[in-house]
Amino acid sequence: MGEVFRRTHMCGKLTAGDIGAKVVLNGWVAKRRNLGGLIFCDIRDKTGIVQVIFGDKIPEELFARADGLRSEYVVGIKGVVKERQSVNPDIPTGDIEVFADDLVIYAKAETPPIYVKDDDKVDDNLRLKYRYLDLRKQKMQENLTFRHRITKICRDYFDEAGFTEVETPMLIKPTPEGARDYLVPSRIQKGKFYALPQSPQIYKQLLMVGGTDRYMQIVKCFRDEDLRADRQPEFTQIDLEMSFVDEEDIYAMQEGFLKRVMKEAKGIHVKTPFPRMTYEEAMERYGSDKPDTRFGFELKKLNHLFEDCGFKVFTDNLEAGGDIRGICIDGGSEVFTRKKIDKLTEAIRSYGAKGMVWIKAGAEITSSVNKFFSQEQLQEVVDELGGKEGDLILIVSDRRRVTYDALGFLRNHIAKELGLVSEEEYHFLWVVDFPLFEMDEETGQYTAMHHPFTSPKESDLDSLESNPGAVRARAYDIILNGVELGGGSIRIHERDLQERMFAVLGLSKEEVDAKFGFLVEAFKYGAPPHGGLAYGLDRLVMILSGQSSIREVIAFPKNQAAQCMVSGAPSVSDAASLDELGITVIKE
RNA sequence: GGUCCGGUAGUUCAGUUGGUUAGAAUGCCAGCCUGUCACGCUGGAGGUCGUCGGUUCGAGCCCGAUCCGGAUCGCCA
Repeated sequence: MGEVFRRTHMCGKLTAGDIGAKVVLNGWVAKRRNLGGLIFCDIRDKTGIVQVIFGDKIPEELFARADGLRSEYVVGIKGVVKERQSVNPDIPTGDIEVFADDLVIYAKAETPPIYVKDDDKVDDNLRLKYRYLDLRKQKMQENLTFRHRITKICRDYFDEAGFTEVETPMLIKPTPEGARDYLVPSRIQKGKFYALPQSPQIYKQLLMVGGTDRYMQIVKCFRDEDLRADRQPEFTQIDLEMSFVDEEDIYAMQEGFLKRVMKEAKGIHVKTPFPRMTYEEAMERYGSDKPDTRFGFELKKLNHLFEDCGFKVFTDNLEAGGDIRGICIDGGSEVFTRKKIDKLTEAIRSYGAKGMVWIKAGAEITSSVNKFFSQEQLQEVVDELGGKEGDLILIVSDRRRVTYDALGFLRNHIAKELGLVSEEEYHFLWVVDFPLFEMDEETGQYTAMHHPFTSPKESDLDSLESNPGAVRARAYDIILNGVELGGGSIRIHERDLQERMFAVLGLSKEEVDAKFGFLVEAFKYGAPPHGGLAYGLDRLVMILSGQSSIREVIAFPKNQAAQCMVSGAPSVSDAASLDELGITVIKE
C-alpha cells in the first residue's frame, strides 16, 4: 500500500518510436472494454489517452484486478509498448498499445455524474459543479495549457522589452465611479471597507510617477456586475503602462506582442501595423465600436432619400432628429423568408428598434412598404446601398443610437447565420479617437467614457469646456474579429489639464480630494507623460482557442448568478464573524 | 430590474386533443465473449415528471403562484 509507480512516460506522448520500451504510466481509466479473455483499457492523463491491454499471458490474479477496473479509477500501469494489430487512426497513439504486466489501483471512483468526454453534451451548471471531472477532458486541459502558453509569451515579450512585472494591492480604496465594487469589510477598522480592484489603473499610474518606466502585470480584476458568456465577476487582465510615450509607441509595442502571440501560439503570421479606424467611422460603417471586419454588410445613412417621402414613420423620425440607415445582404432575399425576417424584427426590439423595413431587390421589387413607395423610389434605395437582384435590404429608422445598435447586431447575426464568418481569419483593428465624454441620460451630466485620467486630443482642447461632447480622447481599443481584446489611453500628466477635466465632469474640489486626492497629490511631484493598455486575458485566450465562452478557458468560473458551483460561494457568514466586523445583515 | 426559453431516469432527450403500468439512447449492475477502440450479445436495476396550489372522474400535459437554470437588454468609467 502507498506505493506510487514512478512514471516514465505520459500517455498521450507514446509513439511508434517507443515500441519495445518498458514503460510506467499513471492516469485515469477512460474506458474499459472486456472481451472475455482480453481486456482493453484506455488510460488517460493530461496529454491524452493510450490503450493498455491485459492479455492471456498474465497472472490470473492481475487479470482479475483488471476486470475490476471501472471508469475514472486512478491507476498505475507497468508494461511494454507494442505495435498494434489493428490501428486506430482516430487517436494520436492509435498505432501502439501497452501490454500490461503490473497494475496498481490508487483510488476507486464512483460512477461519475458527467462523462469525461470532449463532445459530451451536458448542462453547463453540472459541468461547473463537477468542474474537477470536467477538467479531466482533454479539451479543457488543452485550454488551460494554451492559456499558460499565452501568459508565458506575454511575460517573455514584455520582459525583453524592458517591462517590470509589479504586483499592485488587492485591497484598495472603493471607487465611486464606474462598475460596482466588491466591498471587503475591515475588522481592524470596524465599519470601514476596502474594495477589490476593478483594474489597477491608479496604481499603475503611480508606478509611472514612481519611475518604474515600463510596467506589466497579469492581474485579477473584480466587477460586481451582471454576467455574460464573455463576462465574469473576477477576470484577468494583462495590464500595461509605459512612460515617455505617445500612441504610436503603444501601438507598435502591442502589435509586436500580438504578432508574437499569433506566431508562437497559433503558428499564424499577421501583418503589422494593424489597420486603424476612428470611432466615428466604426459606428457609421459597422454600427459598433468593435466591428467585425471579416465580412461586409456595411451600414449606410439613407436620410436624404426619405426627406419628403410621405411615409410618416420615416418623416416623423427625421423631423424628430432621428436617422434612417440600412444594410444590404448579398443574396439574402432567397434565404430570408417572411418568417425569418419577422424573427429578425423581433430580435432588434431589444435594442429599442420599433420596427424594420425590408426590401427584396429584383426586376420586381417586393418590400414591406410597397404601399408607400413606387418601384422607382425603392430602386433608388437599392442603388444607394449597391444592391442587385436577389439582395435583401434591411432598414431601421429610429434614434441614431438605435439604428447603430440594431443594424450592428443584424450584420453580425446574419453573417453568422449565413456561415460567412471564417474561423481561420484573424482581423486585428485599432479603433481610435473615442469621444472623451458621454452624456448620462439620467442625470444630464457628462461622464468620462473611458476614465477621468484619459487625455483629450490636443486639437480638441479648445472645446473642452464649450462643447465637451465633441472632444475626442487619446483612447484606443484593440479589436480582434469583433471582440474587444483590450483598451487604453494616453493619460493626463499635467495638473492643470487634469483639473479642467474634473471641472467638466462636475466634480468639486472636495469630491476630487476624496476620490482621487492621492493621485492628484502625486502628480504635483513630477509625472512623466505616460499611457498604457489592458487586455482581457480570458477573452484573448477564448478567441484564439476558438471557444465561444470565457468559461471554457477559466479553471473555476462562476455561473450566471455569480456563484462558484464547486464550493457554493457566496455563502452566509456566521454571527460571530459579522459581529467582529460590526456588520448587521438585514433579512428581507 | 425587463423580455424570452427551459426544468421528465446518473446524463442527454421524447412524451399526441388530458386517459391503463411515463419511454428512448447512453451510463450503471450481472452473465457470456481473445483484437476491441461508441466492442458485441442477453438480462436487470434505476423516476417526488423542480415545488406548492387549483381545474377535472382522471394532470408530465391545462390554469395560478413560486423556486431554479439559460439567453438577452439595461448595466459593465
